[in-house]
Amino acid sequence: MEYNFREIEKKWHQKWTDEKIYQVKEDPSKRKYYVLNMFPYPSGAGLHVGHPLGYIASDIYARYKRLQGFNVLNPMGYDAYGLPAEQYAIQTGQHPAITTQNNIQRYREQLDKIGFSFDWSREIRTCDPHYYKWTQWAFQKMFNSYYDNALQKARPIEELINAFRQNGTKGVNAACSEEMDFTAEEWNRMTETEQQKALMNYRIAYLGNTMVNWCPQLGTVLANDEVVDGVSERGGYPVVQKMMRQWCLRVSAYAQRLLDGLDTIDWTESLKETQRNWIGRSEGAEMQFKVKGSDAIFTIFTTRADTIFGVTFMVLAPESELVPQLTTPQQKEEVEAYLERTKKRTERERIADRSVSGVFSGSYAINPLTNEEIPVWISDYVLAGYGTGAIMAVPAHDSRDYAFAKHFGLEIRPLIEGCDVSQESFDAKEGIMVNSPKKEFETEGGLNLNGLTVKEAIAKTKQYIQEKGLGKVKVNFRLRDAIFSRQRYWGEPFPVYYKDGMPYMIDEECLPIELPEVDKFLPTETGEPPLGNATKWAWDTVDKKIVENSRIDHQTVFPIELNTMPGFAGSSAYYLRYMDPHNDHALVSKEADHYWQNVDLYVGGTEHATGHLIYSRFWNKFLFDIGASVKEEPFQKLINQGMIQGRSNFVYRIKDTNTFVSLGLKDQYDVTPIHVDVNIVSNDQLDIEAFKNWRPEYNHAEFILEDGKYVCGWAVEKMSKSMYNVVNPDMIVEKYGADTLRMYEMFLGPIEQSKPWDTNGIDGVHRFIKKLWTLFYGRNGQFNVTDEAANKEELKSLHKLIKKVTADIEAFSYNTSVSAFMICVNELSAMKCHKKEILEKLIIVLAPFAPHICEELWEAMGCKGSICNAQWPACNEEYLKEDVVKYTVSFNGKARFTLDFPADADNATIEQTVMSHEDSQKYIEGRTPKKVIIVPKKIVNIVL
RNA sequence: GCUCGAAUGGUGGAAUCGGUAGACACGAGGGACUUAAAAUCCCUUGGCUAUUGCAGCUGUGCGGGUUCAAGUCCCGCUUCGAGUACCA
Repeated sequence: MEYNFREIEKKWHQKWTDEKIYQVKEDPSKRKYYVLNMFPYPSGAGLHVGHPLGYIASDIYARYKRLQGFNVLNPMGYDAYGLPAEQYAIQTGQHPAITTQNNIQRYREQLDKIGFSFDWSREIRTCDPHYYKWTQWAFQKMFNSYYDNALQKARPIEELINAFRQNGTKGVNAACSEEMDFTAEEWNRMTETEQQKALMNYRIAYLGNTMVNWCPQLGTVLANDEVVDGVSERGGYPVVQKMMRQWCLRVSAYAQRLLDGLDTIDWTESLKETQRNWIGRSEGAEMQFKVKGSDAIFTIFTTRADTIFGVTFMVLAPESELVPQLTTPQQKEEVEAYLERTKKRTERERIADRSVSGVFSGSYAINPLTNEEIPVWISDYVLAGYGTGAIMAVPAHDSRDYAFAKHFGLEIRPLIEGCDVSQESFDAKEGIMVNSPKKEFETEGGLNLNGLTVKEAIAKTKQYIQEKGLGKVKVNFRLRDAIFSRQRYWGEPFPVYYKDGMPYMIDEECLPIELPEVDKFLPTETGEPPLGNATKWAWDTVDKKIVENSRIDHQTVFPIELNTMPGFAGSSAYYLRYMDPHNDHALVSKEADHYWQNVDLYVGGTEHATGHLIYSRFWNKFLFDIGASVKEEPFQKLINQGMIQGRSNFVYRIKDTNTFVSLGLKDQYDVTPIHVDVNIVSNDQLDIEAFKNWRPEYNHAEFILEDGKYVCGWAVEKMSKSMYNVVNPDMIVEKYGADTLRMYEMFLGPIEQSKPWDTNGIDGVHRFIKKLWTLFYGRNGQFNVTDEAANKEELKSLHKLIKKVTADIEAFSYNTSVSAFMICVNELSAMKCHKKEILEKLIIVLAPFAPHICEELWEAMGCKGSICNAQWPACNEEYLKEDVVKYTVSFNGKARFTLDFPADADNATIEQTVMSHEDSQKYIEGRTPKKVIIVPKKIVNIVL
């Protein structure tokens, strides 16, 4: 029988489906293992050859774990809400649901060809109401919770209401947007709306006025991680800052736990570092400065409390609430002009133009330690969103303050012994303090830092200001709350209605609130989000449900929230849903959650480091707090697969002709490189006939060849249609089969590494597969597997393989295991080994990599059941033992010759034998060795 | 600017705790089989010198160091990649 991969793969896909081989159930008698891939957004372009890389890697691991007897959950689904489908809808009127459905079908067909062990009965789609019911549910839970800083966890908002009722804000330590202060009486006297407003300050999902990244072209706000270089990640449109009332998630409350949790999970150090930077914990001090002739208090945050004596000016962010208060009448005109100018600038312009700008407010702050009067400036180099939106400027020791001081001619006062600030500031946190304070400011019992190191000075200052009530030690985080509203159609609707301008949750029993139909997908004429087009929505769907629940006045019509949720909403807890995807009563049942716990192995790209991977950790921690998830961290181990880049090919056209010259000769002509479809190039050799047919204008092209071939040039670029370098997995499967594709993708290099797709070399892997087939069927196609007992050499070859592959899979070093298979098959071929005892185990360990051919051969050998249910063989070390061991003999570290010794030879014998060996005498030349080092089973080094 | 990572033949890449480089594969060259081609199989393949002889020298981005022994550890550079960027 010939190796016919098309038939074999088709046959097994059918069998696997018919026999539901990959469906899993909770089974307490077996240990669980949960493997997960980041689910794809089904784009219109379909899968390219880079997408399956991570899926193949995780599939190998899932199959391996299964062979080891684990109950493996390996699900797949679709992140189905997203911008491209909506943009497409706006352009063509095609409903995003239809586009998405079509794309999903295409993805599914492509995925099915590769032979994954996904349990498709657990498939989820984020746009499915049965799924997003639980996204809405989680949002409501967040709305009805606050974060208790003392307990370090989310608690029901009722507890906070009780506390307010009894004691007001006294004793409350909760994460909030701004500090509030009221008594129990004041609380109880508030109207409902006032109370709701106060609570909004504490809710984990809250409505807040925030500076948002507004993208006018897309008509929506964007999260920080959706803005790249000041333009939108999707589409590349300009982004401006705008104050808007938006739903937000109080992610910042979880900053410390998100940071601490990193130490408990098995992710790469670089990814953890990225998250640590994004969370941006910084310890410092918050200090209050009085303002001359005003009762305003100027609060700043600094990590350099030690430089308090070097403050020569203060700076406010232009958006700061203190700006109007501190602007004197004389400066008013100038300040307003400045504010107007900064407001107009887009994020991009701010990034591009780093020139110093600012304006004097006219006010003076008072240094609490020296009573010096310090001018207060306003400048956009201070950000409103970080710390207090105000800083004390120490130009001698901060480069940004330095640039500002130089530009406006402000004093620069060095505080560290021996530092030179004539050209640049001295930012390093090292050295001995001087001028702290200057002689004229020294007071009896006052703070004196002179002679201390920077570190000592920071500690001492913090202690001092705390004691004197001038400020407090504070930890700040860079991590901001997540903005959760999008002015879009194709997303989860909020289960929210409004009464007296305040939001209320639609009753949980009414969920899901389904996405209504609209006749157009653009914002309404009055500037409302696209859902504003769905007037029926408010009346029919939602209002009826509210009315039916009759908690509120039947006559009233309530406005409904018209925003939708952002992309990360649906992807933040999907791993929990896979555990129990059809449950209508809970996100996940207690039993399923308890059994599957969390994801043991998560595979996906690094591009989600500061988006999805932060949001879902936050989301899961919240669910953990409310008892909906048993594990605090969702993804125990994370592997980042590298990006597959495109490898473009070029042909070289001689200018103004229709003649193309081969790579090696192109320098003799004046040529234009032209991208050529990589699918008509093989090993950089152009298929000339295919090229002529590629496009009409090349029908009569002429070629200048070298050695009768046309050789193309190449370059590594992003894989994209416009560069004609997209390679589809279907094409590879069609030509070589899925098993070859799977193994070749793994053979390309380490899984974490980014690399260009290069089809050169796939023949080597295909040859291996055919060689394997030949072991079973011989050259003549006759099935030829015997029951003979294996000899020592054959067992050694097999067990070497088992050992290597087991270790490699555990270490995700798949490329080296592919090599190990090639070596083993070569060895067995050379030994003409056709013994069942050997081949049976060989295909079990190969099955995770090349499941189709292994199933086929398994069946051909008459083995029972699917190979997926076989047992992973153990390596028997006995077979690996060597009788003789080769030692390299070296002199002064230089290897000279090798000697064989029995495996159990002792060091004394070895030394003696080596020393008396005649070759050794040549190198020793009568000298007495100083030292002899024997490394077991490897080296004898003689130091002369 | 800051943080992290990387650098090994013509190419992709191996090399566990420091143990005496280049596994495996591609490509290239030579040979066998064949009327021929494809397919398959065998040999050579880091560089230099020698190949009538065993062999010798050199070699993991650059410069130092530690060690009996360094691709691997330490110090100082160079280049490339990724992330982040007025975060006080």
